[in-house]
Parts: sequence; structure tokens; C-alpha cells
Amino acid sequence: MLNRLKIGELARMTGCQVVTIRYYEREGLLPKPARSDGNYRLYTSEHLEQLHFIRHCRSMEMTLDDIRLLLKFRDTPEESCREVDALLDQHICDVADRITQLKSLESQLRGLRGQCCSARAAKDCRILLSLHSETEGKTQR
Amino acid sequence: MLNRLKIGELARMTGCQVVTIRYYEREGLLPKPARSDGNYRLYTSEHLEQLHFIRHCRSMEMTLDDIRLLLKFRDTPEESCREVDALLDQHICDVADRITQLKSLESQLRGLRGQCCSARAAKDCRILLSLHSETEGKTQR
DNA sequence: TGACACCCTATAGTTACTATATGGTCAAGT
DNA sequence: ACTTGACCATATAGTAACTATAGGGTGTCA
Repeated sequence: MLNRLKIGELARMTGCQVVTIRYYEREGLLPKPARSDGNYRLYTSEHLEQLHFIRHCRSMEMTLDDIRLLLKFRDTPEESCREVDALLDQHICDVADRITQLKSLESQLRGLRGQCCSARAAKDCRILLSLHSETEGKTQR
Repeated sequence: MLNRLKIGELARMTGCQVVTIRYYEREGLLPKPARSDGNYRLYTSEHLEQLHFIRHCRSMEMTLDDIRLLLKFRDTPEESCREVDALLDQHICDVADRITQLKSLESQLRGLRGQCCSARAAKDCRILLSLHSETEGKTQR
């Protein structure tokens, strides 16, 4: 029976930690469930589904703010889903940008690493020496 | 003259924010500078060089802990630089792993995005529907 | 003397949790 | 009836690397 799930059961069914579920409730991502006589949270299959939704979004590294928005869209069925598309497009852009950035970083790091030729004294370490020189063409943040 | 730099001057010379410089001091990454009569921080060219080092490392997304280690290695000139190499190798690995992860995420997101065919009502939005379904094969972190 | 740029400290907020402390609930076993 | 143990509850603080805010002092120029 799926309508009196305790928090630990919900956790097991979603691969989510108990504390995280409580955290989502505080953050307004999961509606407050009913309580048992002993003050235990009692979840329904609605909660289960919503938590699956949240975890699916999180596994794609969407922010909790993004997820809040998506949940709002879901609850206004007459609105178009153009905003869902836009949110996703933006997220895809962000991920792609980050990949580009990390690739450049990786080659920079490999370049730096290549300056070392085996264990010498740290005072002569070319990596450390190189890190002391000014970064050219870098702007803040 | 480079031996009585005020914090704002140091900030301008390194492209670092004033508050960040003070933060590095609190964190023990920059030694405490002398003070003027009016209690202003007075930096030397040593500070300037060390801050360049820190910012260079940060531009490569090393953590402050990493940087603390590197500074320690620099100050123990008889130690070999093998540890510097190891730190860098680890960092390169982390970056490479993250790239792999983000690439897979990107294609997953593009797949999801492709399920939408233009603006329909949110209740039928295939993206939202898809996000409700269970993630298969994902384990907890 | 006042305006202004610049400096100071202390404290709280950001993100998405995680950790810690302290105590209550419930079912099974003795 | 009592205890053990798994499970649940709340409140608070910590994580990383800053950023923001409040409230006030310093130094120079007109």
C-alpha cells in the first residue's frame, strides 16, 4: 500500500537520503505530508512521484530553483511549455560552456605539468616557478 | 615604490577584489601585512607576488587547500617536487573526469529537449512527462 | 569644513546538502 | 514490564570560496 510511506521507505524507493527529503520539504519542493500519531511523516504516491521528478532533475544537475520553476509550470496546465524549453535550452548552454571552459583548463594544466622533469628540489620546481609568473590576458572572476 | 601598497592598489594590480584579499588573509593564504598609522594594510612586493601565485592557481580552479599545500612545498626548498606533480596530476584527473561527466549530461539533456515539439499545453509537455518517469540505473551518491 | 574615495571590522548570505546533538516512537525479544 | 535496536523527530552548525550588508574611521582636496 503506497499511501502511508514512512520517510525511510520513501528514501529507499528513490535513492535519496532521509535528511535530504526533509530538506526538500523545508525548501518547499515537497508538500508537507500528513503525520502519524507518533508525529512520523506519512507520504503518498504523489509524494513519491514528485520526489522522483526532483531527483531526476537533480541527476541532470538542474538547480533547486530550476526545479521549483518546473514544478510551477506543471501546476499551471494551461500555460504553454515554451518556458520549459527555454529553461532546458539555457541549462544545455551552461553545460556546453562549462565543457569548453574545462577543456581549455585541462590543456593549460597539462602544459604546466609538462614543465616538470622528475623530482628536483622544490626551490627549482618549474611548476612552482611558472605559477609565480603573472597570468596574461586574464580578467577578474 | 612597491613596498607600501594599499589594499586597493594591490587589488587593481592583481584583478582581485579587496574583500577577497582580506579573505585570503583570514584564511592564512596571505601573511598579515604591516599597518599604517591609520590602521590601513601596507603590502610589499612579496605580497604582490604571492597573490599573483594564488590567483594564477585559482584561475586553474585549484582549491584553496591545494594552494595552501603548494605554498608549503614552496617554503620547504629541500623537499622534492614530486608532491607538486602529484597534486597537479590529481587535479588534471578531476578535470578530465568532470568533462566526461558533463559530456554525457549534455547528450542526455539534448535528448530530453528533443522530445518537445513546439508550444503545447504544459500538461502535455513531453519534457515534464519524461522527467516524472523513474531514472533507470542511477544509484545514490 | 565638508565632500568624497578609500579603508576598517563584524556578521550574514549564497548552494545543496551533510553532520552533530539530543531526544521521542515502535516492534520484537526476555 | 523492560530493554534493545531500528527508525523517527527537531534544531543548529558546517562545507567552499567568496559576496553583501551594516556601521563606522582615514586622508586629501577645495
